[in-house]
Amino acid sequence: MEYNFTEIEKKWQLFWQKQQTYRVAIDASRPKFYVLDMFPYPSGAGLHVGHPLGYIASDIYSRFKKLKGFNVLHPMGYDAFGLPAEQYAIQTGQHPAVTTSNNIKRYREQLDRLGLSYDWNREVQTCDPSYYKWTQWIFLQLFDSWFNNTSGKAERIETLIKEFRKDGNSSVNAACSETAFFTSAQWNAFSEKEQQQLLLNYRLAFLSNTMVNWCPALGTVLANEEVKDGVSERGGYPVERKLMNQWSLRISAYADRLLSGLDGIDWSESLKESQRNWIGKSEGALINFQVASPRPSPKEREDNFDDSPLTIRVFTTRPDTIFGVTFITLAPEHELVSLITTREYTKNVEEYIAYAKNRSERERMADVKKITGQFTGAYAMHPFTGEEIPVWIGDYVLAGYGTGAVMAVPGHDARDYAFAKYFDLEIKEVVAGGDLSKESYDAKEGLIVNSDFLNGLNVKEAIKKSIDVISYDGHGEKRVNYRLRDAVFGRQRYWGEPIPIYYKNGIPYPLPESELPLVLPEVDKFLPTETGEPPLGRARNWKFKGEYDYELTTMPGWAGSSWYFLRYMDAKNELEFASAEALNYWKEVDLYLGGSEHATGHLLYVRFWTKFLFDLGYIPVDEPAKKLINQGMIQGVSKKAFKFTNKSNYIIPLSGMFSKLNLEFKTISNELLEHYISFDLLKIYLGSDLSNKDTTEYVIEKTNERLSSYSYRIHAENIPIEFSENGYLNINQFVQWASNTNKVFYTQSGYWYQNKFNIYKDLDGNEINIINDPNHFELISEVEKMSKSKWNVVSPDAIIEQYGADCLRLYEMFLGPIEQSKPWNTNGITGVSGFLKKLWRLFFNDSGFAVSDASASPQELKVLHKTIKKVTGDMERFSFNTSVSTFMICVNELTDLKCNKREILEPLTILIAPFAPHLSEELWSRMGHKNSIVNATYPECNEKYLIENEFEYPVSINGKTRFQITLALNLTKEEVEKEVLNSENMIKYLNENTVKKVIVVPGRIVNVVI
RNA sequence: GCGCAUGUGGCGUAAUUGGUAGCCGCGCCAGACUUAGGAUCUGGUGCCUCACGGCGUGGGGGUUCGAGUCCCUCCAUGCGCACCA
Repeated sequence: MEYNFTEIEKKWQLFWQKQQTYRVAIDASRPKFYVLDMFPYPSGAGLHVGHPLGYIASDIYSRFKKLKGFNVLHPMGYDAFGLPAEQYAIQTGQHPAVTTSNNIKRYREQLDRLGLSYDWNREVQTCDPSYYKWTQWIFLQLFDSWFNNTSGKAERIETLIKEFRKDGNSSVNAACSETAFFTSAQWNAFSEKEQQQLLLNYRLAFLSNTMVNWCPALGTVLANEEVKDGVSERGGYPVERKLMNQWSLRISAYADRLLSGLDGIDWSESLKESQRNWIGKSEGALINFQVASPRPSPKEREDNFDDSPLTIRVFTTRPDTIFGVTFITLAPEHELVSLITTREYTKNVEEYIAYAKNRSERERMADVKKITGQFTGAYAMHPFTGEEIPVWIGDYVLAGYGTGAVMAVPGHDARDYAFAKYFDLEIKEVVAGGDLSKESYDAKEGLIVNSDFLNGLNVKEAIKKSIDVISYDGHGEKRVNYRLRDAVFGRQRYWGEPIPIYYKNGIPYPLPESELPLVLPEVDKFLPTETGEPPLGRARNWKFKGEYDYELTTMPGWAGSSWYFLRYMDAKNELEFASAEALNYWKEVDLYLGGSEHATGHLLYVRFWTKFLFDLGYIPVDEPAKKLINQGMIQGVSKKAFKFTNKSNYIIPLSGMFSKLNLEFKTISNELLEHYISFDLLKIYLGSDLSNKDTTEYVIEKTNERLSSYSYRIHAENIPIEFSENGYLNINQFVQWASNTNKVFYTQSGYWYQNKFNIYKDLDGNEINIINDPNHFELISEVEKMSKSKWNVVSPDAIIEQYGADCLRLYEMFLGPIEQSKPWNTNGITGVSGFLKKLWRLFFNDSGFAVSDASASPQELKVLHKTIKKVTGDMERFSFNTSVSTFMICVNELTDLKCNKREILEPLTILIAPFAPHLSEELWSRMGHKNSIVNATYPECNEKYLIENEFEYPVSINGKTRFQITLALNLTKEEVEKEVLNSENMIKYLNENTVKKVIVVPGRIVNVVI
């Protein structure tokens, strides 16, 4: 009886669908368990073999928990708003909703083929109005809230207004934008517009002028984590800093809770560390330096007669070095620069500011080492010594961090040191232990010197004392600073959730809840308007109540994913984002699986929104996921290039086969480009006549040039391509493209196949088998992320076709620990495939299904219960690879025992059901069960079958294992020692030596020291 | 530069509390059945050595009767942050 996986898998997938096997509902009688996958962005490329790794693991765990008696919520959906669909729409005019829905269909088909146990009744799509209605609703709650630092919680804005009316803002301790003090009388006298403007400084969703990452190529702003190394994460386009009036979310208010919350959740240490880095908490002091010689600039003299002294505020983590300050550096953008610069230096300072402005972010990052700066002519007063300290500006000081000003302590900060050396400024030693003539001494160790009241203290004590004194004397205060910036929330794009805001007299107002969802309007083009407004500006007659303008930006991609785990709990609810009953039953995610690339994006935002909704009392938990596992990436192996290993010329005669060749060469870096493709070495001839070597006619168009990638397109018809010595041809894409034509050769599962041999010829027309001839060619490959743009994608479909979904499931788990990244290869898949066949064969003999009802032998029972014990333990530890290996051992042993007993095979089938659901359903039904195996009960290990009476003790002499001796397990230590010492082997090894010591670990080992 | 993680046969990996290092699978070698093998089955396979035996978990050092596992130190790789004061 053949194991026909294709038939079996189809049959059971249909059965599950018809029977609604995976449907779940609230059931108070059973404990709940929530297993969640990070939902995918449905890209046009479909699933690749990397996606299922996490889906399979979470599915196995869900099925396991279900068999263990839990009520398991295991949903799936789509993160369906996003840039690629929109970019595609711009290029083709095709509505993103259409392409997205097509992609989703394809994803669904592929997911179904894997036999995953999702409850599809709970599917969510972030681009569906019935879903984003609630994304918009949450935005309105953010708009209607402020963060009270005293209570450490978000509160309704009306409590704040009440306070303003009563006492103004002086006693309010809020997370807010810089706001001047006002009294209750002032507040009440403010106009509606002024009041609303002020409230924006406090709202958790607010409009403000902020520096944003503007990406001209994409025509939108990007959040910090969407920018990598000065270019956009998607597409790799340059990004610049720009001041814009923008919607933001005040995530910084939650910095401390986002940080401390990490301690209570079971996430990987590296991921938590990423988040800690991103939040970037640093403790120190805010210190005021009065400008000692306010020599107002001419401008200042006219505009401002307020002669109260100007104050420069600096943030430092090393207040202990306060006596080592020899100058102050301001960021070029610092607001005080124009006020303090003396006439003498005005020109130089202005020039320097212009220079710093024009240095792009990328340049600034590229030459970090380059020291630039300019003296302002102004001096500040040291708060304790009263000394005059020169004030400089320099672009090593960032406007966006701290106060945009630093007190420079060149003796004990490497950057200040470099600056001081370069501009020949004073360097003072205040912490003993270094040699300041060579370098700064940054270590937080040593005793303080030359520092008045801090002398003799160690650094730690001095930090504490200096803060105390600084606060007491009114020179500053203790301050905790965070690197985490507020999250820019508006995107100048079409394909996203409209922000539910309208404008009246230029003031933003929230849309009433009854108006939700604010549906994405139709537009004629998905591009900005002629006047530079976002695409939504194209929508006709799109106004609130027919007269008020709507906000034209849309929400970023991460909005919908910041709360989706809640929607699954009650996905079809039209009255609330989820009912209190559902929220209180399912609570939070018990196991969350996804890639580590979301460490500082999605995973920070989802925690933020969860805490916010918790504060307002909508949900009972303030962390979204108790445990999180980052599945490793399955990397693609890119066939990067052919290297030509000898010096003759080669031709790929493509003439006649293709009417047009559109060959794109792509490299990942400039360096690779130079190494692998040199157009000096590559000549392309037009026409099929090889004797026509006129190389002037080919067209090589540089199609794209970015920081990290170059691509070239060669347009020609019927072209032979010649490569000369040491030439490299990047064939990665060529091979994929050629495989689609099914004419040349194709690559699959790491093997090279050829349909035709005479593809490559040398210039004399001799055929070369490029694959097998290392004298001519060497294949250069590289392991990298699997992605469509790298042309190294392996789809799971082909594997399923050849080996079946169960085999793919087992194999992906067998590859190694779930958290580890590894390049995809199918080298071991035959082993797994063979195992499944072997398992199948336990149930059959020549005449058919042959499971016996005879009772099992102790040996057989021992094999079974050993397996139950091991696999159950492995499951709890998410060690799926070792489970598979345990199954293999079990089946090998049962095969050796020729076991076909129901008593053994039935529990084994349940045990393996989470891994191979189709196969086990089939065997389960053949064993006479009418119900799906998912409703079975997980077998328990009975220790009585595992009891051993004897153990083969390894005996080591001086720690080196020498021989084995089998002894009864009920012997005492002394008896074991006696047996060992009297054994023949021991006497042999003992020779003339005497026994110094014997260590007996019962049931484990005996070690004899001689 | 700072932080986190990881280094085990030819390869993917295993070793749950310090107790026989290399389970399971791939590959390889030999054999069986075969017109054939990218099929199936059986046996072998860490390295050196004809063997006795020796050496082996990135390198060096330490603790211990005993270390892949604990400690110190160095090296390599991957990831995060990075002129963050």
